Amino acid sequence: MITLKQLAKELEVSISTVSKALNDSEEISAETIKRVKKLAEHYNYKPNKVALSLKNSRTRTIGVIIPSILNPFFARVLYGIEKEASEKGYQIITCMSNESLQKEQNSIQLLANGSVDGFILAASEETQTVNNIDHLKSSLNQGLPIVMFDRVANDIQCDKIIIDDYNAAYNATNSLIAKKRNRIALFSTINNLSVGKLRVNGYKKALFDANIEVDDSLILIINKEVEAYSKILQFIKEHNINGILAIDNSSGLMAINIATDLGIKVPEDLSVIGFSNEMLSNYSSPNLTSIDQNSEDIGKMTVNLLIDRLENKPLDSDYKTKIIPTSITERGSS
Amino acid sequence: MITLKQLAKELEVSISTVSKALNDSEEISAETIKRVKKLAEHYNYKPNKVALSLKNSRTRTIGVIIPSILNPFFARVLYGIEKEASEKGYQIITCMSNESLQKEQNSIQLLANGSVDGFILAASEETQTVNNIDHLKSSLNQGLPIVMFDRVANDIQCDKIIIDDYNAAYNATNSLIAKKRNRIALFSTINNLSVGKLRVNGYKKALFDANIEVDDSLILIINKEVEAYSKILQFIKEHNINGILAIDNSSGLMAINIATDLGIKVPEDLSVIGFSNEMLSNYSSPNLTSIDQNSEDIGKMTVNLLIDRLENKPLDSDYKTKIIPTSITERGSS
DNA sequence: CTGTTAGCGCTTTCAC
DNA sequence: GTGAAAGCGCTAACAG
Repeated sequence: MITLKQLAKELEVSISTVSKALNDSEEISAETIKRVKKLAEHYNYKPNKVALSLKNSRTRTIGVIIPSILNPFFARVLYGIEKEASEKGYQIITCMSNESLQKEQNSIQLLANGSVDGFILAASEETQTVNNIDHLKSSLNQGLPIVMFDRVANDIQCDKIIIDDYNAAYNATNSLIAKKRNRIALFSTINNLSVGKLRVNGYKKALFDANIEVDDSLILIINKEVEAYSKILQFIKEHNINGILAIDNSSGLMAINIATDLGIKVPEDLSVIGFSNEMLSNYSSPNLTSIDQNSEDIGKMTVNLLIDRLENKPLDSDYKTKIIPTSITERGSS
Repeated sequence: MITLKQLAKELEVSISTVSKALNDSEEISAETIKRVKKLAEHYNYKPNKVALSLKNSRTRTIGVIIPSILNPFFARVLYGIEKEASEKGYQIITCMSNESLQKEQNSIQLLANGSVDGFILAASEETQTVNNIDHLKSSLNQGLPIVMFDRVANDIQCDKIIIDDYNAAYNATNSLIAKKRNRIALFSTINNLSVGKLRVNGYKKALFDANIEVDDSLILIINKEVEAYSKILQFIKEHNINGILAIDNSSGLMAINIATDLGIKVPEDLSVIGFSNEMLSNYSSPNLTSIDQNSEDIGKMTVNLLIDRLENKPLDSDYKTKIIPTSITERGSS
């Protein structure tokens, strides 16, 4: 990499003159500016980012910590994050916690040494179950702001973005009820997560409001994703249901396939609604009616919230929790 | 962030003493080392990464540039990259080209200013169609090594990792032929890509070797992904086929759903094989038989190749192109 | 055993 | 209009 020093030497001027010239300083003559810029162009000079970061104590880099990139929801959020960050002149360093608290702590530790200006984070499953957020607090104490999304922690003061999980499930359940479904099962692979619990509550409330008894035997909690297929198969065989609300990203799709295989007509005999994104929803037949989580927008918003905090607002003023409304996209399975 | 300077001041010793003590230098007395470490611990001191990077002219950061994170293949490769990099003490900065040459060039430019030590890259579609790789060459000239994967360029000297696309398609076609399929269609949404072309050639060769006439009307090229569904539907309606080789990540799944909807029995009347990964392959009924691209391993290998280049090998010695063999995982659709 | 100094690449204040 | 010098945080060669 070419440096100011080298340019200065070749031009036989001082380093500071070169620096000023490249920054169009008033102090430098038009003539010199021209000479300097010409040579800089010739060598394709770019200011060293690391030196700038050191000088300015800011990296224009955001640390993004997500549980897994294999989850399509997080993939799409990351897509939005990268897009928006890139447009705003920020880079992202991505870490995956793989649902491990330890890895999440490590990542924060590792990046909180000047590598990044702040974090965007969705908590790992373990973080939520053991409810340990000391590492997040410590980051905030060091002056590194955090924006949490989706899997947020309650007892921490920072900006947050979540979808309206409770009402999303409430409305979805209602839409099943409106279609004369009265034996509505709930499938979940995410019962450990904050969002999972909210969605279950929304489901129960909708049933309650419609005077349908909440039958706990219709709630299928799947702890290991590998067991999902067989558990769903067994459940559908054994229970007389006419509606399913699948509150995670994948069990709805499985349910459609399994039901179809069993000769159950979807949506005639069984309506299915899932939480998912367009991409996956179209990979079933019929396509999965689903609750749109606005993943890409969430990503963009986290970036803007963080940049706003970094560039304008002090670290202790008016933290916001933004709740994104959701909508149901009918696609044939309900 | 606490600095050496602050520690030194509080301990009333010099900065270099603190630095040496923390690095367990022989020069420093055990007593002092203890004092220093204790205070460092107390303040949770971490050496400033940016300062270290500047000092050492290396960032331990890898720039990863992929076409899109929404493509499950790239998502999984990225997963492997992050895992391996993190284990080896490297961070990754992720950029998405979104299939645009311009964005790819920008990303390289932007990171080739000291932000990263090298690149892992899969070329954008546009990069491959217009075959413009000046930006890659320029990166190499600046001393920044590149490891390319999947979508590689021929006319560039760097390490590369690809799967054996030609033989993968050849073998898959053969496996269809072995199942008495003689009217085998090929579906592709990736005809502009190097890998797409190789796969088509493998398919044709297998037919040729089996004395089956290559019928170009059985090759369905889909240019816009949004049209995939309707084009596949129309194609299956209009053509009398008993086998499908889908050479991209999604059309195989669509084909299964569409065929099933049309009352065609899979795999009895129609065998389908796709290129895909486990995750998506299980979202259809029957599950999609597919060619495993070893995505996660590819990611890990790119990292190791790059680190090897960064830490051991000079930039001009023996570039390798590693070809990963593939295997077919039978899942019911063939 | 501890401290001073220089330098990584850059910006910026202050002299000239 | 140009240059010298300081400083961001760190390490390491060299002095003492």
